[in-house]
Amino acid sequence: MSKKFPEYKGLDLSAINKSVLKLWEGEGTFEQSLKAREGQPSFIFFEGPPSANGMPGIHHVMARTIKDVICRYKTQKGFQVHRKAGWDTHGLPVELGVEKSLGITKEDIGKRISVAEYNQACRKDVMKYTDMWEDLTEKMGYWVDMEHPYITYDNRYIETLWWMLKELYKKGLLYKGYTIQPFSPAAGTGLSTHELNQPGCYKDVKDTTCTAQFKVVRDETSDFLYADCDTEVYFLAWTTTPWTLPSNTALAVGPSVTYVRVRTFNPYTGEPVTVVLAKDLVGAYFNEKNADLDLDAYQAGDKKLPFKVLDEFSGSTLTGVRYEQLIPWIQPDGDAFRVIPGDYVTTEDGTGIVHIAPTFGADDDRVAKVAGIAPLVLMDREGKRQPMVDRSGKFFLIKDLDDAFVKQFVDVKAYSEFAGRFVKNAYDASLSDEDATLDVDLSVMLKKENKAFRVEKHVHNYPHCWRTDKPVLYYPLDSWFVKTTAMRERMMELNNTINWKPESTGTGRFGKWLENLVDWNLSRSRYWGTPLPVWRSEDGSAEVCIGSVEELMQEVDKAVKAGVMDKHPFPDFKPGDFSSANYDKIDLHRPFVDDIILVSEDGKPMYRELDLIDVWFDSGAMPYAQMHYPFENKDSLPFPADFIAEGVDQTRGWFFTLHALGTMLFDSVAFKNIISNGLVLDKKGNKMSKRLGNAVDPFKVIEDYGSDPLRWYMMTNAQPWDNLKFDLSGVDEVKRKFFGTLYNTYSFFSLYANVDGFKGTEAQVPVAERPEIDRWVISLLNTLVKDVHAAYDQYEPTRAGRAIQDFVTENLSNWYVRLNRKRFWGGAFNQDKLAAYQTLHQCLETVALLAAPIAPFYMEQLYRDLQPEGQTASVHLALMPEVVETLIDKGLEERMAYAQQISSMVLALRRKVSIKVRQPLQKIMVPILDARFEAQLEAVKDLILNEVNVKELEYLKESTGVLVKTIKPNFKSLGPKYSKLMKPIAAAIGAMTAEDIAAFESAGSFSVEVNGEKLQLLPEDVEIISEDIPGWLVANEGRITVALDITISEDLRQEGYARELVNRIQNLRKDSGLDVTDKIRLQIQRHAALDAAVEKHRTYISSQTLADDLQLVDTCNESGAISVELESELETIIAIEKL
RNA sequence: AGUCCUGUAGCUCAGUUGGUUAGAGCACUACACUGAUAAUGUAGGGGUCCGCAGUUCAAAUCUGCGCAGGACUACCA
Repeated sequence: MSKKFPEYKGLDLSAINKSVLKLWEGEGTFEQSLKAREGQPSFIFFEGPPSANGMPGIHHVMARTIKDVICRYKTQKGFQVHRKAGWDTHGLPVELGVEKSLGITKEDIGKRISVAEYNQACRKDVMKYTDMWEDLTEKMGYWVDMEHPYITYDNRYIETLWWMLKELYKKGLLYKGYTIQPFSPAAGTGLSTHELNQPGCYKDVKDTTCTAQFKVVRDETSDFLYADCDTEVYFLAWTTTPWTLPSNTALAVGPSVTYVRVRTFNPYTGEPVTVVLAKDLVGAYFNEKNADLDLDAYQAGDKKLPFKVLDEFSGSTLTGVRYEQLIPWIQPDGDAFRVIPGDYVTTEDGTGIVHIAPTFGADDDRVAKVAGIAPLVLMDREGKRQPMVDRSGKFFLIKDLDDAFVKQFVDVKAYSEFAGRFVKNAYDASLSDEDATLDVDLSVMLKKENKAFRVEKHVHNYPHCWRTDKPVLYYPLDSWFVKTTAMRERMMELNNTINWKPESTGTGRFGKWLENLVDWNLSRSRYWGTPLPVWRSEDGSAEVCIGSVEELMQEVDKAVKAGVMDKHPFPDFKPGDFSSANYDKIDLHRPFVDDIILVSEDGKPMYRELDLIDVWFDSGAMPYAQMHYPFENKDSLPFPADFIAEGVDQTRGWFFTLHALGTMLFDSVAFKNIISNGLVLDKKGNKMSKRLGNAVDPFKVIEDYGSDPLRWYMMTNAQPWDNLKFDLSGVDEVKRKFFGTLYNTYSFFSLYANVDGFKGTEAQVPVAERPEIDRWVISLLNTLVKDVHAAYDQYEPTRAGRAIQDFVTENLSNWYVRLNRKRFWGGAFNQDKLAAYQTLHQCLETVALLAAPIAPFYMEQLYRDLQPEGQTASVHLALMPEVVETLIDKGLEERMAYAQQISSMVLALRRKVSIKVRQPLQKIMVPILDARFEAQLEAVKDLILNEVNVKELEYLKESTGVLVKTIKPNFKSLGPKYSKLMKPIAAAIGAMTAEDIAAFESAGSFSVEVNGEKLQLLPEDVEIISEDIPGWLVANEGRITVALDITISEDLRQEGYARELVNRIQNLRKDSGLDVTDKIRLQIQRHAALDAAVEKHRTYISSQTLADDLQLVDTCNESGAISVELESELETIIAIEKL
């Protein structure tokens, strides 16, 4: 028995999901898709590693669908597409998870739990959810090789990182320096920005703030400030952290900000002063009402402070002006106490002049460095340079400082009074909030010295340590850096060659990020991560960066020989053996690497720098580390990637580290094409979170709907880079609208194909010999193939999906199938019918191929169901269909569009006068605009008449004399020619009479006079249409007008009855459970109004209902006879019997 | 605070190089169709194209200034 096209009872996409998964698993389809492309060009893809210590969410389905779509598409285009899965296993979230589950804090590490045990716990914990991830990956249909993933904690992975770090080191791109970082004195540790962004870290606090007076040194550059001035001149600068004032070494002004000089008095001492501040902020310090007060009448202590604005100047004229050190306890070593430009200075608060303490502010440090200003640093007893505050949060004690330094730079008498004071009371266990703070005492001192202009409490937002709940300090800390700034230009150049989707992320967010690049701070003071492979002697004179395990082994041997180490920690490791068994003998994590002490050339012991490196280095290194490059795959590294995709939040994360490392190590981009997708929000547009309970469980959605509607919805609802407001009803809509329609279309096809024994192997009817409507849908199909390829090629899956969906629902189902139903049922299996099957079959198969990347499950089933006997290949191994340009016929597409439009207009007219479509009508009339239009219409005439059940189509031409024409200006044509005259021209055209229009048409041009100018209007300047036919029922849409003859003759009425009868009989057949092919005997009870109609259309009725025997009977009382109403007041009885 | 994205019907989204009547689907209402039938079609209502200003003969579209939502980066006197 020959194969039949499977028929289904209903569409259960969830069940299809499961059965197709089983099929893939049984056949090893994914492996086959790689094997089948062996020797073909590669399409290189990098998988960004997710962290497996969290549950996968619906947003992961989004990112992975994009990746999967592109990879499957490229496979179908003949490329071999390897996809290696990966796991990101290091980093803070892992540590936090472990600490939570073990119930410990960082302080316990090394005490209650050893570092080795802790790291062991991390190693185990990080893979906690891998099962879930693998499960989701499989169910959603994401094809990626999970059998051989790369894992960032693997020793071989780390070894590649070490090699890379050494390469950077050799190029001089790895260095140790300091930056200002958030630091918690209470916890004694630096904090990452990640930690500062924990909820609740930023709190409003009330601090003492101080506006200090910095006395201007009178010299050549500052002379203009002393012009016409009877007092000393001061800069005013505001700070919320007065304890940083002793570390002040500069003042910053905004170069384009306007400043003023104000003559007034110090409110605390009553001394006459002249102060400088931003013009916009005068109002914040002086009451406008006091501007007129007499300066001479002022008495110290008066509430009302008189002032007088002397003059104004720009910030740039102030730069370079010197001032006296405000609190001269300690001298800086270098240039200081100068006004410098600061790009970030605003006039929103303070005075518009910013106090700069380079040791306590990141911006401060940056602008000071640019201007060549020295920071205020101290030398401790160990010879290390320190800020004025030590790591416990207090001013350094003099006894802790280097003697020579104290002698040279410190005013011991003045400083002693404050040495040892904590900068925040929270750091000193003996103090409470009630006690006077250092800020207060300093401010009081400044008041007395005529150096404070205003002191007040101020509420502001300040970060706190999430562990100790105490305020953080911004503090200079030693760190290792990658000198990314050295390669900035090259990175920008290479970035310009990358195809970003959307483009703005590449040029905007990423491009701007590169422009403002700072060096990459690699250091992290943690336990679970890739250790920095740098060993140093204690005095810093000797240093070695290790680039491989083998090199480490050799150095260890030296160290053992020199007696620096007792024994070799990894004696069994065999260099050159890259098996996992060999690498399992070692551990490159802490604490093991910390225990290794190396020896310098001159015999000094060297200890490892305790830092771990940023986990982003791990992920950015994946192109090389996943292949254990260069130790393995030295000459076959797949690089750079043709394509990557990840969330837009990775711009400064993975995208940057990939790009930076690719540029610095290989002078190459790391990826050529990239899609950065937006977020998945809930349906109200809020961020999804477990806490709010609005997170969508991907497993449940897939179980309920299957993956295909979910994937389709995600790809087509919005562009991937726009945020997606995830709404389950949208998934449901996709299921009904797209998959439901496609399924129905296939069901229709298989039902009749099986009845007729269509196999799909018959010789093709040449397209040229197929009917107009077949050639039309084939034309559209080829246009679709072209458009979909273009969309995929441009990394725009949304456009591809929308185009496919539109074709299926609108053109294929709603028009092609609906108009062709009669060709499929009944009648002989002739060439016309064969053409219909072949056309529909080809459309369905092509859709399956085009849509397979997005909806891999259903398209797999559909494609296989459509294959002729003996062919069972997967759609995912098949090649994409080629577009056949010669089959695209735009003229045909145009006239079919006319047919659709006219049909819909006629149906609308019928509705208006309540005449059913089953009732035939005699005539429609269409005004003909030009010869081409007539020809186009003639070709689709039968389709229209059939669809709207009308007998004839009449073309109305000039000669018939019934046309009423109207004329409209064509702005697109007129605009460029006459621009300014447009309005009067439009009015003139509107005023044209029927005669004018006729004259215009016959002459081919028309002259109008507008504003005294004579103009020649040409045919393309206007649109002439006929939108009314007097005395007829008329519809008008755009250029097309249709009139309908609604008189119903006796003939027409009888034919209408016949069709009504057929309809009732068909219903009865169906209700009686008859098969589509069953023949019947039919009885109709006589009825005066009907008999003639039945006799006249006997053949028609019989053939439509498969009635081999039709009898008109006087009384019909067969069992199963029913009464039917054909129109109101017209009833009869019919009966059928299966033969 | 900076950079970027988004803002069009009740909801989700289209809207070409600016062209004068701004579209589709869903939802809603009414009607029709009926051997694709747990389907389908037709029609209808529904718009301050976020606001203001500008450029232009002409702006949803271009420019500027705002507003709202979101993301990232930073956290500053």
